[in-house]
Amino acid sequence: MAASRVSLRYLILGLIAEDPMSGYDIRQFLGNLGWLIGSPSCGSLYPALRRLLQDGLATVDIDLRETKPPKKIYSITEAGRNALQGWIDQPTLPGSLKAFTMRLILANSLSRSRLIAHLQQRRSDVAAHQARLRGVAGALHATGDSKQHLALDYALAVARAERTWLDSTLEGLSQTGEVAGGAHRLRSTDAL
Amino acid sequence: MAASRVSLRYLILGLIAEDPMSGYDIRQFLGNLGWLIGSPSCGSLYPALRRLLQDGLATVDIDLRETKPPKKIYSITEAGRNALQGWIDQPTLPGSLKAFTMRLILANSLSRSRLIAHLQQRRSDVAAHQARLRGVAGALHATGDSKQHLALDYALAVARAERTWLDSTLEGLSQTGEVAGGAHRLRSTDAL
DNA sequence: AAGCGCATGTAAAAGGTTACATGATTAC
DNA sequence: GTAATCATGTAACCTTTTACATGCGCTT
Repeated sequence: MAASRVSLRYLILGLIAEDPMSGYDIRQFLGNLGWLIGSPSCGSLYPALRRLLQDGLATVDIDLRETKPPKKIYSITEAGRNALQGWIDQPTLPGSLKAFTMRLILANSLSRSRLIAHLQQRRSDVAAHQARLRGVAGALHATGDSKQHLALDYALAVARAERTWLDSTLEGLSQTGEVAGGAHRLRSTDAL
Repeated sequence: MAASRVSLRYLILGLIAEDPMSGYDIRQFLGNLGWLIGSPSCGSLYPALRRLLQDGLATVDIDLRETKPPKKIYSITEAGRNALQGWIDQPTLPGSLKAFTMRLILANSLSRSRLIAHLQQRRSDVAAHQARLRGVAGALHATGDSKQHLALDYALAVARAERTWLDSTLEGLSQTGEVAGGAHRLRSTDAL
């Protein structure tokens, strides 16, 4: 079960599968979006890239731009695509925010049905988590224990938001029956 | 800056500061609430406890219960409280969900004003993050690039929920001027 | 000329996860 | 009696972080 251990490896693989990128590009990208999963530092990123090369899952093209420092553009190989698919296909262990968000970032590599299955799995996980949190909250309330009230309240708020998002996203996915891109008409809840 | 490195150490310290607990208790507790921060495994928990003992930040009392296996109840020492306070006082680096959630769990060890400052800091971080995400979303939209639409949408939904929660919690805190416990009259947004 | 953004990397150290290991009690 | 829960721990392995290191080009 090296599912979560080797996460960065497959996250990178998924990113270069969608668009060939350099290590620097990957850092930029994850720096913007990596709030939930934490963006990797050089010390983990570059070794990971080299391992992908060694394992034949990726190739490099060096882009020598006259004036600027050269870039190493990494692309995925056929073997890489297979490995990536294999990783994506294995079901996510419940409860890991990180694992879920990663699959979401790699949503383009998922088939429509797998994406839906993944979201449904998450919805059920979140529901279970909500139930557990409410149980804990009830127990604490019963003993008059107000410790961790804030943390519980916060966790519940996040869980509720996630569930709302999952519901509306799944609804959107089931409506857009045939749309090619898959994620076109999703209602982007964009208040504020 | 060993702020995030030694996180588990201080999380444990904060938990036993509020209530003396055994290693097993800590795992139970974090298993319920640890969705956002990930609950530690035995392999990290017990060594961490021993290090706390070695460093004089905690003490043990062995609870020999006739019929059940003995429990080692850990309590915080004076030195431990100082160390914990020192850790809590140092400002959180922006953008780390984990760091924030931990402080939230340890909210009882924070003074009221520090708690408020911490929440305000987080609110500003979240706002900055929202702005960045919208920037990325706009850029992708401009290039007709629908990749990562889902991930962005999800991240925005979570950020929005967090901000709403922060706003209402801060409002609650500013209203309950003198309440001793600090977290009594907080409106627990408990729909669904 | 100094500093920042680009772009890549390395080495040491710390930390965590996995898996193994133990042993008693309670419930089926 | 056999499984599950309670309760603690160890050791190998792997990742990741931190910090250091380099070098070019552009801007002030």
